[in-house]
Amino acid sequence: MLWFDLFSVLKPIYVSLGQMKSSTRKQEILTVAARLFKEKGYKAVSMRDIAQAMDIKAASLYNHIKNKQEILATIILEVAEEFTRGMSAVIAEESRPIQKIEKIVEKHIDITVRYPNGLAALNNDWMHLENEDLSAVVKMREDYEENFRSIIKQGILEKEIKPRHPEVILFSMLSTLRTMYLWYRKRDAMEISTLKRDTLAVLLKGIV
Amino acid sequence: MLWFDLFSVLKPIYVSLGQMKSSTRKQEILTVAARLFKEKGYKAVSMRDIAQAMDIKAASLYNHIKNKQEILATIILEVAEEFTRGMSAVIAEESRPIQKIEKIVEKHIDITVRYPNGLAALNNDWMHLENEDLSAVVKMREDYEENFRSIIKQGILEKEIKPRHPEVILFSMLSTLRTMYLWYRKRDAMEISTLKRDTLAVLLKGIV
DNA sequence: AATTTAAACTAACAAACGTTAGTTTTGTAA
DNA sequence: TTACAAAACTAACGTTTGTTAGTTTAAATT
Repeated sequence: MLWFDLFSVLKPIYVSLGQMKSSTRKQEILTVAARLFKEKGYKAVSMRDIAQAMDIKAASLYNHIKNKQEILATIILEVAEEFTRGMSAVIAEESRPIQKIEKIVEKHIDITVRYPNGLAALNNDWMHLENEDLSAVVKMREDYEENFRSIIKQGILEKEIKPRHPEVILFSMLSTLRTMYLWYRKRDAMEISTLKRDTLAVLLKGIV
Repeated sequence: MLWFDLFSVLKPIYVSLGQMKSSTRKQEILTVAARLFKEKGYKAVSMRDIAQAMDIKAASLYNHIKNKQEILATIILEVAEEFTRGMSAVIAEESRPIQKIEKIVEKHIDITVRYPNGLAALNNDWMHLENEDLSAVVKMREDYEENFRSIIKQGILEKEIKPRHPEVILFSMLSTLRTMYLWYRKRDAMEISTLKRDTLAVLLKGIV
């Protein structure tokens, strides 16, 4: 072995230690699993189901992932952190409450379009996370809601928003946004711009 | 055996065939199961979990119910049929679209308060129903949405409702109503009358 | 007091589950 | 061509699952 072979020797070690390892195959597993989780829920999807959907055997999955729990945690944390980042950006900017709400709605719709299946897992299967992952996601959710709630209260205080019960406003908006992945492309597929415009109009200005 | 003993002979047979049998204990099982299903979902709740919550053994449950599937079907069908009846009443009455929508919202909130756990099962575990129960619930859901959609379209046609995409209106209202069981009694408990008034105001007239 | 019914129990089953160990195949680089 | 790593395989494991069979206890009716 000569000195200039050093890279050749170290590369496989580096690769096997880092995240580059089988990144494409692992991503495939996450994508397929997220789709199945959306249809039947985490507990109703077996490792054999995931494997069958990829035309391999269940044991082969373990060449790429640690266990089933890691699949769920990876899928959910990606989306949850995206929400947290989005809210941080909104909080940071200097603008009126209504404008902040508009930003939140748009960000929500962007995430819905990008990660519809991950969003389903976050909504429906977060309680099957374990330990730090569970507490982290619960905390992110609580913080997100608390930030949203504060913006609404501020809006009411500044008389930009009608004086309705803040919880009703908060969860009527959140419910609509959180479950949008279920219907936004059913029936006649909508333009994303139409979806954003009409959703904002309905949520802010009502329908009558 | 004398002729006037006929009732004494037939009663236990009648009772064992009919629904009267162990109706209180069975109802207990349904109530406990619905609560557990709401927390973790149907597939994550075992018969042993249900039994433990009632301080008995899993096998004892089968003195009262046929199998796990029957528990889910009973819980879900009760709520689904309540929705179907409610929608039939709304369709039947002669009133303006907006008034019909108000009736639907109020009926939804009534059901939320009466069956919060059954509503969770209908929302999240309907896909674990089997055969006729599955197809019946799916059909009831489709019919319900189609009726609601028609009312909205009629409202737009008669210029009582703003010309937004009907799917956005339909599902922003349905999402809010369907997931209300998750939050309506969190934090400061609200009066039902307040909940109805503010929800109607937010959904119909918006917040700005 | 005797009998019957309701509702619990113990014990066990077959099937499905997540996961591990060890082996073979496949593709790529030397 | 050889060498090696990636990624599949077979086989099996210990658990947990829903469910059944048969038995015992407690309460109500005769």
